[in-house]
Amino acid sequence: MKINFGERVLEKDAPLSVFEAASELELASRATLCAVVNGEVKEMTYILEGDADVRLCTFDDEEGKKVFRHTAAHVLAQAVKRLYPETKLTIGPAIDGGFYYDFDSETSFTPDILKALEDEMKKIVRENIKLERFELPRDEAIALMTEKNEPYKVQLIEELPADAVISFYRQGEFVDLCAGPHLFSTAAIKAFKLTQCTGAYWKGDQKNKMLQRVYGTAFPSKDELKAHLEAIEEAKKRDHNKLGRDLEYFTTVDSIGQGLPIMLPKGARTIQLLQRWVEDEEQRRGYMLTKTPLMAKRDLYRISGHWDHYLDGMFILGDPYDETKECFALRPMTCPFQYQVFLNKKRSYRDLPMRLGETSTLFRNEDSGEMHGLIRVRQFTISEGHLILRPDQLSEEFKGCLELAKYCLSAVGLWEDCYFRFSQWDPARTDKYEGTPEQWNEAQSIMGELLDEYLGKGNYSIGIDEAAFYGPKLDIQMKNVHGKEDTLVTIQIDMLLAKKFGMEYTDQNDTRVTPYIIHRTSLGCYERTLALLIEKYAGALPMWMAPEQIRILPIGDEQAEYANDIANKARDLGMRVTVDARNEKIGYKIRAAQLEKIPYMLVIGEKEMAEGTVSPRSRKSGDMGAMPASEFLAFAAEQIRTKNLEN
RNA sequence: GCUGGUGUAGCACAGUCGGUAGUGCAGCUGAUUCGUAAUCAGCAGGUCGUGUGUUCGAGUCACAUCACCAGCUCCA
Repeated sequence: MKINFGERVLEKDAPLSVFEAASELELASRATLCAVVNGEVKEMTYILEGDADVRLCTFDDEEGKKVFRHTAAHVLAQAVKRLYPETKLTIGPAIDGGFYYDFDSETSFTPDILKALEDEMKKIVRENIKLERFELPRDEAIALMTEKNEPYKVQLIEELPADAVISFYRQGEFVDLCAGPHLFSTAAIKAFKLTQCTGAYWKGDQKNKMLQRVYGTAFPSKDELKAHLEAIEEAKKRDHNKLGRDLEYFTTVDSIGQGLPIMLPKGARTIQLLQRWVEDEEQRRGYMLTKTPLMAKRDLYRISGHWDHYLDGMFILGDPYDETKECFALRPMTCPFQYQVFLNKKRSYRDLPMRLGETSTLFRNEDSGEMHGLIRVRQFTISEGHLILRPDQLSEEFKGCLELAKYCLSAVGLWEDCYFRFSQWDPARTDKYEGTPEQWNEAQSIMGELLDEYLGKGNYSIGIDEAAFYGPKLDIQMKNVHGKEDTLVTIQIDMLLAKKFGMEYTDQNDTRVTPYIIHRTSLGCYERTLALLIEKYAGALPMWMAPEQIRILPIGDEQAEYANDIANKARDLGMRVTVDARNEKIGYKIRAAQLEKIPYMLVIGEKEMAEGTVSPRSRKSGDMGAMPASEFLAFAAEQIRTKNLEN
């Protein structure tokens, strides 16, 4: 048989392990953790019995990281079983940045217990325990897990397909049902940390028992672990929920309620300028502006399907179950309102495409544990829009929506951090969705084709059960500083609601046709976008979006008037400028402006006043030297006009 | 909503064994008029998240509740 290691090939007659094969060619080292054999990740002890393509993996490979951290999860589980033998095991995968293991235990794992578990894990690592794989027939596997009193494992085995290989890993006294693969020995887990313990539902279902999830991370060396933990601490310093409050973008007040932030002057200004910019851009792209009510009677939501599918998510004014009285609900989406614009009169094919845009405030009654700073709130404002289309316009208009989103996200600098998710329905959960399987298949296949064409095959992931109740979505996703993913922009194809609302147009042949609808945002929800901007720029928003762009710092009282003159000139150019005329030393004022992350400070003293100059100081690069006031203003205007993200 | 953690002045924090609340920054007042990241002095600011209980006495102990943080579930 031929064992192909890429550049090197080993020819052998008898079966041998990956490790033995790699060793013969001197390819294996201490850093080698696992191998990809004919496309499947295997451990180094895997026996090669025929021709094989083998790629060895270290911790630098995704596969290596996973195997390493998954083994760390088993070390954790072994430690838990040693200290709390009555604990029931469930699952423990490697994840981005680490691993977790879910346990069912009467004892709740407090931070002190996590410490004790870490100590026990250190012992297990020092004991250098081998991990040995073995397979059992189904009934024996169930018997073993029943004997060990592991009901969750029994359940997992019972759910496996009849022909599945059922594998276990033994490390010393500890045995776990696991597909593997794993490291050779526990000794390699040199550096690890248990980071937190939280709740998590068994199988991710709210109806199931809540288990205890212990999160941890692991590295081959202490230095790498330390660097990782420090990087996380650094990222948290950018957390908009802290920084946004410190820099006075927003605040919250107990008596107003959860998920209802107060936008302070800085936050309100930035959101306002983003909204104006988006509205103008949409106007340029042929959108018509609408302004629709923030609430409606339940009748409207009955037509749209919100009453059936979204009642829990709405703020209801009145008793939803009392049919004898009027009942209103604050709007959670703009769709059914904006459709009324189309429905206002009989429509012709000549009216299409009809592009409707609105800066729309929405209300969603999120569960109390869901809120997060400005990213997840109960009232938010979104660059909402609906395009009503003939079928032949769908492709072109979808492309237009994507281009608009790309333009908007690029201008604020977030596009490079975004990735795409094609959000589909779950055919197994038809109760959550409107429409028939045929309708969903049609909408999803159309969308799939458009995504392949405009994004490229493989440039998006697929999210099952992530669709809206009325149709599939392209979600443009981004992660916050905690690594948590959220949707920034969404473009959705809807072939159902138009029918429900009786929307029709008359085509060339004088027949009535139901239009397609695209639901889309161009910059998403302003609160969330602002949050991600604060995190991306660590509070130092690029000049064109900064709530305060220039601060003038007169050195003494004598320059106050000159400072105000310059401020007024800048204001005439539409710039956001203030004067810090406090009786303080220049270093003090600079420090204050620097900490508030003002893009440019203009230092003005006797010399500047005499010569008609200013001495700008950039928050990024410091003192720029004296220049004529007009020159700086021209420079600043250019930075703003071009939306330069470097300033 | 669920699990765990945290709530002391605008912010960052101290407060021992239960004995009645402190520091720095910010704020205000005064002095200082100063050239690229903190001038000096004084003043003011707190029902210790809220409520109930235990106690002679609660920031400190117990219970409840609210808010915040992380995770789960759910979503833009």
